[in-house]
Amino acid sequence: MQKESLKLYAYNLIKEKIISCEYMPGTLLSEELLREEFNVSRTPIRDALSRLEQEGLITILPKRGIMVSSLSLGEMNMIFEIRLLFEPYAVMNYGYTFDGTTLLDFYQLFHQPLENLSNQDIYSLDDRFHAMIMDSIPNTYIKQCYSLIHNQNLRFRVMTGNCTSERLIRTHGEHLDIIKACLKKDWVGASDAMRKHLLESKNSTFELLLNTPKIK
Amino acid sequence: MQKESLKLYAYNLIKEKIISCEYMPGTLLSEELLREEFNVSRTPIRDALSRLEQEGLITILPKRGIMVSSLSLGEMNMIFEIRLLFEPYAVMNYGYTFDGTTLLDFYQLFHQPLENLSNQDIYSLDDRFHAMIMDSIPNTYIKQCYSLIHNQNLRFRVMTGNCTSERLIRTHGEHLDIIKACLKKDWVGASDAMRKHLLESKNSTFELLLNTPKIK
DNA sequence: ATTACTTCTGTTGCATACATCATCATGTGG
DNA sequence: CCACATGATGATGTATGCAACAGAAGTAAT
Repeated sequence: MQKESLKLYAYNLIKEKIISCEYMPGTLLSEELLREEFNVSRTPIRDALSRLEQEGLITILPKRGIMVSSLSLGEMNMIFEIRLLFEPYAVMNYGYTFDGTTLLDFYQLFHQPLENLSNQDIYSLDDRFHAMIMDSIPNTYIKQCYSLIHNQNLRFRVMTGNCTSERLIRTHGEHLDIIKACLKKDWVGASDAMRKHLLESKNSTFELLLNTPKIK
Repeated sequence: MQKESLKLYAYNLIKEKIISCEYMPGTLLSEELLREEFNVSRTPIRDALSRLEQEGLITILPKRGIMVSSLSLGEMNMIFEIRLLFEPYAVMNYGYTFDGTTLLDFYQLFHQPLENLSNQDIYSLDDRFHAMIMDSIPNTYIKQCYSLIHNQNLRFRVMTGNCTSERLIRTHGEHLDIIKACLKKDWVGASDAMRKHLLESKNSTFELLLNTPKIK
């Protein structure tokens, strides 16, 4: 295996800690602090920070420090705007590339009773489903953009905690609607189902957010 | 005025030279070469390169050098896919925020006879028109993504040279169609006109590209 | 001629010292 | 008491030296 460069190592670790909210939104960091935490010099840290800044996960305040980007309702609005733009588009235009076996697998998985699944399982399943759909788009620029908002979405999820179980049940149902349309190769229907799913998801997410005092 | 940091200085200059194709697609650069050219140390250069790599304008080949990203037909396909996704969306959803005076100004400008304008003027006008439309989208992630493909588009334009004057005339006409629909606040019509314009533009661009041997 | 090995050169990766600047506490003169 | 200068502190910005590595070129044995 190729030895991983320190700058990549630092980049991945810092990113992970931001996404997992170990570094909470709004926290002030410093190169020195990170240097000690990872036992490397400032150089690879700086490299990592430069990239993270461009991804919007941090803001470098010249001569003052490094701020972990905060989360806001406006941010979440932008996330859903992009998901509503990209995901129905993916289903509509690249649905034909979905693998039939994979679709059937998902069909089974979303039929499992919720009690069999931990919250972690549910989110992981949800993620894999949406990832499969976005992976069908070959356009690397779209992928890159989606990856940015996906990171932010993960941070929101950590901050807001879990959905209600009613919402989880409905989510599975909406996913099944999308899959059923895909199996029938009804891409217009599948795309519409996706749009509906995202709108429902958006509503319930905002309900959750409005009860999360730290995010306004 | 705030003194510009060297890393920003280096970033802007290198970026400009890549976009203007002074550094041609596929060229191999090195930190040392750039260091000499700008009379700064490697540190700000490295910072700039790290950001440019993430923007996709260069690829850092570890221990070998820095390659200016090449251009390909696939790249151009991705550019138009995104423009076709974003620009009609902008007109449809944010057209209502367009400034009426600005629209009328554009209306006048696109009525000028072509002979009054240099190629530079024409491209600048075209750019400003599309920029106005994209600026109406408040979503910063969409803006960022669009900016990436816009940079690539500029590089293509430099490499392929100018359109035919028939195409330029038709371009102005298509722009006028969009503007007229906007003035009538017919956002569906304007969005359709935009889509048609981009498809026409795509066709003529690909004709041009197929006659540009360096890009395949 | 081919192969394997060695050496050499150019490149980035990394660590570190120093410069510069923003901020805040402190002290001083009015 | 306040306005303001001043210095301490801590942060990033920048320069630079050395290490590590990839690839090219040369060399010797087969």
